[in-house]
Amino acid sequence: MNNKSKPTLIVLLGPTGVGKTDLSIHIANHFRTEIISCDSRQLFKEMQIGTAVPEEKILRQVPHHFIQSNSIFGSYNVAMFEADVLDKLKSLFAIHPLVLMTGGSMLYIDVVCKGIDDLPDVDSELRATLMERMKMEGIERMRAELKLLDPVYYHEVDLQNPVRIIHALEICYLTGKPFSSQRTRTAKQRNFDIIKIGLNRDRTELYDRINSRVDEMMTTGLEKEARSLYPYRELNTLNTVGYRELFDYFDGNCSLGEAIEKIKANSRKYARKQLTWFRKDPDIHWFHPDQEAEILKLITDYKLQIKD
RNA sequence: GGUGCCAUAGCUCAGUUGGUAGAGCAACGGACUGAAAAUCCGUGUGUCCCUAGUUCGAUUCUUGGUGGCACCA
Repeated sequence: MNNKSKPTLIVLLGPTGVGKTDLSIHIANHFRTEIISCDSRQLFKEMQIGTAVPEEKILRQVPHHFIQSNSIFGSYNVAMFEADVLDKLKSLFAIHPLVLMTGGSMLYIDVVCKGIDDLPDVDSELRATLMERMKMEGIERMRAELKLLDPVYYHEVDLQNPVRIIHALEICYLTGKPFSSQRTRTAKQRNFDIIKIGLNRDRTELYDRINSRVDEMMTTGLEKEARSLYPYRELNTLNTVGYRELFDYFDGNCSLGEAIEKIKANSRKYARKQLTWFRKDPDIHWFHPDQEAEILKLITDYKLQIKD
């Protein structure tokens, strides 16, 4: 660690609804820096209420990047996010020794920190074809095909998970080589330091916050927002908690009350899934959202230690 | 007040011809490098309302309570 000029990326993460937003503003102001949002759904400008995008007056306090920056009608994926963020970081680090990234999209965080294998972007027609075949021919046929094209990956993959099987087949077809031969699964080197700060709080308290946030979304107009996106419900991005449950209600499959309960339950489930992922990351320093002073101290101490 | 029905998991309920019980939802855990708020996998967490009795053995049958619901007054 002799590179004293290395900039630092602070990663503020935690489950949905834990209270990342307020703290991120404080941290960014304290270090006079900017915020990169790491949220795979707040990226899309059409989805605002249901993804809990912070209100305008909060966003205005600190420059934010990658919030409402894309459209659900375009195509986007983690690999593009990696490239876009690295690009943005390059220009931000030119003026700030420290940049804050905040969000809860687990894979997106990992990709910024560790990178992802260099593979071709998937052609949407090929994906549609394979999905159709999965539906018509069944998962056994697709498994058998994967076994032929990539026996190595066949033995590693979760054979019950159609998404994994389809993606492997896509890469085999697109590159003409087995998917497994192109997976390095090694972390890329970054030319910046990373400090990961995880926020968590008492489970029942977290659930209370999630539940009341859903009620708040409903009073702010989530139903209307979902109604306006209903025609595009087949889009991948709209397969999102808060929207798909309402689409179900629009279809007449359940009452509005049931849909709202389902949104709450699925949001809680998502929070649990996030915690499962974060739990196995040994680099995360865990705090309660109220421990702002301790968090600022951790960052400051870390910066001093590097300068020595 | 009388009669009838009900009481089993956090919730809604099933079940045991007497051998301490299981579904859905909720909850909990895990996998996951281009769909990731996606996708996939796993786990029953219980004074079977209380009491006394019959019985080798009661959550199940009987007595008496308690609570709830319905009907009749």
